[in-house]
Parts: sequence; C-alpha cells; structure tokens
Amino acid sequence: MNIGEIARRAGVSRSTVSYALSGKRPVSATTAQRINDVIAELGYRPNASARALAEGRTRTLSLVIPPASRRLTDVQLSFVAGVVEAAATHDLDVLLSPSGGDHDRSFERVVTGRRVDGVILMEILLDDPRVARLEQESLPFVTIGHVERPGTAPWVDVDYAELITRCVHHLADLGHRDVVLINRSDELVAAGYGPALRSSSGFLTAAEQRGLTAHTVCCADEPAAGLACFEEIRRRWPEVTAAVTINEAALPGLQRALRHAGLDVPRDFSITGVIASRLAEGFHPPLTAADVPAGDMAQLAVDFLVEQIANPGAAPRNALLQPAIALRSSTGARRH
Amino acid sequence: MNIGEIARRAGVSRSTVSYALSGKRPVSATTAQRINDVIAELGYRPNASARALAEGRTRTLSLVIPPASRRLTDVQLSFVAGVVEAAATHDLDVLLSPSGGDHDRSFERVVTGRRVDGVILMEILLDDPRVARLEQESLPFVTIGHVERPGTAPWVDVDYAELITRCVHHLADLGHRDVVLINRSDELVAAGYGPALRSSSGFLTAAEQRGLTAHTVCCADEPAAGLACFEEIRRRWPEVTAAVTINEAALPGLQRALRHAGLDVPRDFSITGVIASRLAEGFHPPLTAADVPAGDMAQLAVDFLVEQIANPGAAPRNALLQPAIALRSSTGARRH
DNA sequence: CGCACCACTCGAACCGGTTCGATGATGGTT
DNA sequence: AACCATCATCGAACCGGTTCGAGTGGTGCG
Repeated sequence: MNIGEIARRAGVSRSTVSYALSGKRPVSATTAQRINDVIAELGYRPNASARALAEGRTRTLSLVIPPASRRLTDVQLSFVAGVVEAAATHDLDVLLSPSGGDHDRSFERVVTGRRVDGVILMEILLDDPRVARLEQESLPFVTIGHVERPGTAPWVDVDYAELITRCVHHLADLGHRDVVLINRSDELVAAGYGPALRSSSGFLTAAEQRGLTAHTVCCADEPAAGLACFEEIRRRWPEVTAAVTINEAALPGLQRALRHAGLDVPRDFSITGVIASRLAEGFHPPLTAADVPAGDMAQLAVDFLVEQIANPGAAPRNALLQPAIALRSSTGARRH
Repeated sequence: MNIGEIARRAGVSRSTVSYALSGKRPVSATTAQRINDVIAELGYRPNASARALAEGRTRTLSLVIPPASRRLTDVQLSFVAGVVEAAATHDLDVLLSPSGGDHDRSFERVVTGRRVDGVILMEILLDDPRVARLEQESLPFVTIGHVERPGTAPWVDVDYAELITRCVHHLADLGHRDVVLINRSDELVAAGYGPALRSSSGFLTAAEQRGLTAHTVCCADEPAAGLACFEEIRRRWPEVTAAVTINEAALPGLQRALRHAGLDVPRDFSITGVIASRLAEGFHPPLTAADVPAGDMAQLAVDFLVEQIANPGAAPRNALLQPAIALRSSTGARRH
C-alpha cells in the first residue's frame, strides 16, 4: 500500500494525498474525506525509509550503550529505560548501538550511514574518542556525563564531586575521622571515567578540608568484588568507621561482608554515597545517599538533543544536577 | 557525500560505483581501485534510508520490550543484551520499542511503517494480541516464550513446566512433604503470562504425583513483595519446608525474610526454581536452580528470525530448552 | 465585464541508492 | 575479414515518499 495506490483510488494526485496527510497545504474538505476513507479502508501508513530519504531525517535516535557483555548497572538501565520513554514523547524511535570492544561496527554503521538524527552517548570518558568522531561527522549528539573540556555538544551530568563532598561533610559532622571511598573498577579509572575520577578528587579534597584521614580503593562492578574489597579495607585500615561509595554493583557483597564481620549498620559502621534510589532503598538498612535521578537526566538529555537537532546553530545546553542527599538509616554517629 | 559525487570524481557512472561496492557484477581492477581511492579520500558510506528504500529491507530488527516504567528483570535484561549482541553478528541494528500501556504508538509505528525487517517479541502472553497484529501485517517475527497455539512464527522458550517438575522431584527426593511455589505477580497471571501459568500447573501436577502438599502464591516483582510474601507463607502454612520460585525480583526480599525468621538455608529451609545464573550465584547461599540460558535463547531467536526473513515460506523453527538444574547449596534434606 | 486574488490541485523533480537491459570494446575462432 | 562470446560499463527506471512551481476554476471588486 503506497501513496500512489491511495491517490489512484481516491482519484487525486500523489501530492494531494501527501498534503492531505501533512497539512502543509490546504486540501478541500471533500477530497480530504475521500482520501481518509481510502486510507482507513486500506490501512495505509507511509513507508518510513521513503519518508526519511525525502525529508532528510529519520525520526530516530541512537543510544550508545557499553558492550552488552559487561552487565549494565542499575543506573545505566534506568538511563536506557528513561531515554526510550523520553524519546517516545517526541515520537522518536531509539536504536540501540553497543560500542567499545569489537562492537564498533554498529557505532560506525549508525554514525556514518545517516541512520539517525542524533546520538546519545552514555558512559563517557574524560577524553572520549567517540565524541571526536561525532563532531567530525557533525552529527548532533548529547552526552550523559561530560568530557573534560565540553565543546559543541549538550550534556547532562550529576555533580559527583559536589555530592561526594557533601557525603564527606555529613560523615565528618557525625564525628567520623577515618573514611574510605569505594570507587568503581581499576579499568574504568585507568580509562579516564569521569565520575570515578571526579568522585575521587572530590573525596580527597573534602576529607583534607575537614582534617579526616582518607583512603580510596577501586572495586570491580560485582558483588564478589565488593566482599573482597571490604575485607581488604578491614585488614589494611581497621580504624575506618565509614565508607562512601559510587559502586552500586558491589553493594550486595559489601552487605554480606559487613554481616560476616559482625558489624551493624549504622551502629558500628556508616555507609553513604551516590546510588540509584531503587538500590538505596533495597539495602538493609536503607542507605542515606544521593540518588542519581536517571529518569530526569534521560528526559533532559533527549530534550537537549531534540533541540539541538531542530536548531543546530544554537548554543548547546547542559545541566549539572545536584540531587539532595536522602537521609535514610545507614549513617550514624561514630562510637568511641 | 552521495554515490553520484563518488561516480563523478572517479569518472564512472553511478551504477558502476554501486557494483564495485556490492560485487554483484564484475568491475575491472583499475576502475575498482580508482573508486576505492575516491571513497577512501572522501569517507563515503551509503545512505541507509536510500538503500533501505531501494532494497526493500532495512537491515534492522525491532525488539519489543515491556513498558520501560516497569523495571526489567534480570532475565529480561539478559535477553535485551543477548539480542543486541546476536543481531550484531548478522550486521543488523536493533530498534527498541516499548509496548503495552500507552506505549503502543511506538509498536504501531514500527510495525506498520515497514521500519524493520522483523520483530522480536518478549514477555509473550498465552494469547497475545501483538502476535495477531504481526500476522495480519505479515511481518516476520519470533517470540521469546510461546503462545498457546503456536502458528506461523518461530519461537524459543524454556520448558518451565518440565523444569519446575524437576525441582519438585528434587525436593521430594530430599524428603520434603510440604512445598510452595512463589510465582510472578497476580497481574501477570491474570493477563495469561505463559511461564507463570505453565510453572503453576507443572508444580501442582508434579506435587500431586509425588504425594506432596502444595501451595502457590503470587508475588509482585520486587524485593519488598518477596519479604511480605514469605511472611505470609510462614503464617499460613508453617509446615512448609521448601520453596520453588521463578520470581527473580523477589529474591532479595525473600533472603531478608529468611534471615529475619532465623531460618538457615538449606538447613531449615530449601529454595530452588528457575533463575538467571547470575542471580542464583549471587544469592547466599548460591541457589540450586535451573538457569535460564538467556544469551543462548536470544541468539537462537535472532537466528530463527533471520532465517524466516530470508525464506518466508519455510516452516518456522522453534526450540524448547530444558537447561539442567545446577546443583548449588540452597537445597538440603528435610529435618525431622 | 474584466481583473486580481484565493483556494485547491496537478505534474515534475528530487532524495540516494539498486537493478536491469543495452551497448561498446576486446579478443579468439573459423 | 567476418563473426561471436565475454567483459566492463552505461543509462534509465524504480523504490515511495516530499516539495515546488505552475496551472485551474471560482469569487469579489472596481
């Protein structure tokens, strides 16, 4: 069922059908009625490829995700869900493209074949090669997370440095003197993953400012690593009474390690950090933590991108979110 | 950079460039070289929409997921990841389309606009309206899960009835006499969600066969519900000594409830079921369970679909997987 | 009555590829 | 030298939409 067939049956030209559907030029009420009848009868819907070719836009966004093999964290998942949802409000479809590892074929295909109108990058590195690639291709894009020197593209991020700083002050206020940061994995830090680096520097700066003794450890994104990591902390720095973390995947292991060590939270040990609210509430006891507002961020990212696509000349917008720390039950005064 | 520009600079016709790229007709070595040079210099890649229009296929699959608002379970996520991965091996892109609730605009857009070559449906109901819709549109599709009366489409599924039956036998062999099935949510059962219904009937049949007293409960897909659900079980049927479950999302709550009740697994209580291996291993102690081989299923689903697209006349293939129960440490003999 | 204007419709060109039939050059046979 | 097969290439048509400029007929107004 193509537009020519509709036109023939309605006894009009193809262009008239097109105008009747788009409303870009007036069409008499009677012909419009006739066309609509035929369309309703035959169940016509314009061919997306043909329309994309003619209009020069695909009404599709690409969401670039980390390679599927590495399991996505809770926050990442919320981004994906949020982006799909937000795109739907603009009547846009979402193409899922893994990147990194040997999956860059998908990324290249999407970028270079004009397959999408814009790209959403997540898991951004401080100096990310994909950003350069997209700029070179002059394809609109937005990043969730921001590069070291943001340039032409809009971005949305959580202010990790600030939030971690607040966590440290919170712990200092409760009397803690020896604290540790449980960061994301070694590899991510080495690769220049922004949140990990910004958290680390924010943590150390704030601790120094409050005169605390501070340690940082990297921890792979899985429960087993969280367990091992906490045992190492107990061994190396037994005086530590509170931890700050941005590593969601390690939480179950951390919880097991605490129980194993016979430590009660928050009586014997305090925990806080930046964590998806879903996980923070699932912890036992519920975590006092800054929730990453993934849904809001996704919506903002899509909005910024749509804006940039509509008006490529405009100055790129950005947002650095500072969600409040939700006081739950995982932090308490240091015991003497 | 379009094919005409390449042709002009290489001093050949557009068709020659096309043949040089596709290899569908011979091109002399010298002109091929010239064309390749020009392409390398200008970085040309064919426009995906134009190609799709001309070829009549989009090299894209649609993956229909439950509405993004409902959080995806671990198994569902593994499907998504697996499908993306499997599609990449065929050089296909994946369009993510939420369906259900008020998100059916996306589904309709994709189905009816010839936006994709095929569709992968997950979270299939026993009598699913989307299946009828796709059959009517004669768009190739595959289902993960199978409808009551599979017809024209290939499918892949786990044999829930059989696996649950094996779980019951396993528990009966260990001496348990009173068992309970912790199913998925009320709503899913009411909607006619296959795995929930097949698990339930398999469970009851097997229990009767072995002379066990069997109860079943529905439980929403979240930790809090798991906790409440287990407390209800203890209250209503304190004699129950073992549970079978297919509800992954409830596991953390279940675990908390067990600890809260002072029950040791497997000494005081046994747990088994059908669970993603990732979660089964993350449980404490690791769960004896049938792992849903989500990656394999996704790969099979994509392969079947690709086959069906290439050869629409062929009989649809299908696979009913029966992964072995992995013996871990969550089941033990009933104590007297 | 004639003219300008408006509302509506049509045909043709275009988007950027693929594919088919035709054509010209080349070389080998008889 | 005439002929035919083969190979490489070209031009044109097509996929199914959108968009632009150019009619066409009817109306209001001077």
